[in-house]
Amino acid sequence: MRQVAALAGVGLKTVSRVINGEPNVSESTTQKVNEAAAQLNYLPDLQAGNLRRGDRKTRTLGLLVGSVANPFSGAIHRAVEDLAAERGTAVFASSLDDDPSRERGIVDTFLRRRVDGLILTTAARSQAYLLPEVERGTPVAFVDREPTGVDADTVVCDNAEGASLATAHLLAHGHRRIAFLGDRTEIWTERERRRGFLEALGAAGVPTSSATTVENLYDVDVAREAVLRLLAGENAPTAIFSSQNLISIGVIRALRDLGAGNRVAMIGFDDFQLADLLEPAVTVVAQDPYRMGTIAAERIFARLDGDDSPAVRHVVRTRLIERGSGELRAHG
Amino acid sequence: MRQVAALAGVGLKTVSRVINGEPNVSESTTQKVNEAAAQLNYLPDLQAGNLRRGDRKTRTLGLLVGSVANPFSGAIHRAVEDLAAERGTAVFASSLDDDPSRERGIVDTFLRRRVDGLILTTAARSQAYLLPEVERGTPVAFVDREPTGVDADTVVCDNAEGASLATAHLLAHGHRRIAFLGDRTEIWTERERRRGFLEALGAAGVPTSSATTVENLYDVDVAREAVLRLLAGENAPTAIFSSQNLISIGVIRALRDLGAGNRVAMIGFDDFQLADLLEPAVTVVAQDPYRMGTIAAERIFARLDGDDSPAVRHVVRTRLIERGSGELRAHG
DNA sequence: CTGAAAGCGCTAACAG
DNA sequence: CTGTTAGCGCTTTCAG
Repeated sequence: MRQVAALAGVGLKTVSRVINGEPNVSESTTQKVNEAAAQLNYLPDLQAGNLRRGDRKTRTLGLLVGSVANPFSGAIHRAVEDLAAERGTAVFASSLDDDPSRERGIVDTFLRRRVDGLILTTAARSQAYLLPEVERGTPVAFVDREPTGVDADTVVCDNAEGASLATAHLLAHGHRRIAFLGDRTEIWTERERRRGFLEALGAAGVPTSSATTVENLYDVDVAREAVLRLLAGENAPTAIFSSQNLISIGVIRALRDLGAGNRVAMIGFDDFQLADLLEPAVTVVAQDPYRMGTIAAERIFARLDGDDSPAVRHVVRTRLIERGSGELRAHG
Repeated sequence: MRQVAALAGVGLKTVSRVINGEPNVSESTTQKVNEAAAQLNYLPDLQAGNLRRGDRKTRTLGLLVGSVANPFSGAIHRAVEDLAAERGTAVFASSLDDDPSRERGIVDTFLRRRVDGLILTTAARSQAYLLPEVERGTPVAFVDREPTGVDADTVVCDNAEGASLATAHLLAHGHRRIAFLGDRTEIWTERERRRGFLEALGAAGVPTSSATTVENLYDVDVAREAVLRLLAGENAPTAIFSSQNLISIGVIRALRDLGAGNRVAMIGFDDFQLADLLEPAVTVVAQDPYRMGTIAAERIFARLDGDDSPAVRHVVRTRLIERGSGELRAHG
């Protein structure tokens, strides 16, 4: 900046004014400064400026998702980025990997860089560690999972309702022995979906004893093996409800291995690419992660713009997409 | 920081020393400072520190990928993040959307925040705008696509070779009328893959006139319609080579629409989830995006650690995965 | 082992 | 319309 000022033959502050588009600079001076800046390839140091600037905004957001390699997270990320880009805000993105012990460290990484806001998918038992930061006025929005120990804007889908609906759908097709295949039990969405599953059974008067729930299926292979075991046992289920994407794929692989795809019904929570082209096509409870990301980002920017109304809990509705696998009737 | 110093009853510099783990601080003082910091929930401002620090490192990287919503990009991102996390480095991630006009602006967004390094997938005709920054010593690595107008570390896959191999594979199964379905022609990988396709035909002595190339298929639907048109025409191809993921899916949908999946052979560039469970299973030229991201990040960190050897061009080999769709023999 | 003074690149407040 | 001075939160340098 000093070099620019020297080259243009003006004072430091004048350069600052031109760069920030402040008024009260003559046309010719502006010209000179811009030329000098271009010649020196000058790019202002945003952080240094924000050190002294009144609003103290870094125009930076911290985003924590399940894994940036996962399409569900990718859609959330993309939504946040799209809104952020409009406001000249850059996004730090990190992966949680459902590891509670990583959460705090990643958030600190963001905070040390003085992000303007935080959009978080969490796994730790409590998010109370955020209280001081929230107190300080940093907006925080939780996405996909509800927080514990801190009150802030939250965007989730109707996990229990979606799971109930799917379960009721299977019941309506004559199934009574239905298996629930769940993710790690520490994950809030898993517990919600399991709750919805059990509630639907209860509402239909189906004894819980006829339902099998297998949990902590943390990847495709573990899920696949669980299904193989389940279907080889006594009283094998005639339908499967899978609580998540990767588990659904494990289920599909297992059914394919057994040639049971057209005999055992299945519905998966979360839509995925090509689900409609499989044989049978896969019935799913579809979420809308892009929308969830959009709402979360909107909340953050609204807070940054001064909205100080009480924390909002936003529920995005899921949608049952019937494609075939969930409409197979119970047999035997 | 001042508050911490006051609360602990020590000088500013002592706090600084404790926080940075510098030597020459007594045990008891360290204790006091840490307590005060914890009590005040103090987190040092990384950017402010880096303003004066000798190495001037922000421990921040800028990553530009095709789209953070795309699994290919997600894998690159994840690889970069994994390496960056080990070094306490945060990653800004942005989506290019193959829009040359966005490229420069996003890079400036990164540069204004003084990132330590840049990992870029580019679309603009030239990356010469980066020369001053490279001159200044900021390490830049290009991933997936080669740059123009600037010399820097580059990680690409063997696009032409992979495409040649796939084409030769189709030729070996008796196909002569093969269609190439390509992405936007501004994209370097598209041109390379097309080149590989044509070279394989040439090497086999197949007249180029018997090959159809359709380009600028920028999404699933456009690709699907192109295939429908192609197969309805005279001299319809008996095999299809698709240059990219989304196009492959468009092809599959079109073949499904026509019930031609087991008659028209196809190979796609890029592997994708569930390709092996479709009917027929899809033969692909698989890339390894996670590995590409890893290598790019390694280059950046090596440069940051002082490696000033000439720019390296790293080629990651692709792999033909035979699953069925590419092994259908030519008919009629 | 500890602290005071100077300065990183920039902007706020005020003076010309 | 323009320049000067102070100071953001921190680290460096150098003197206790």
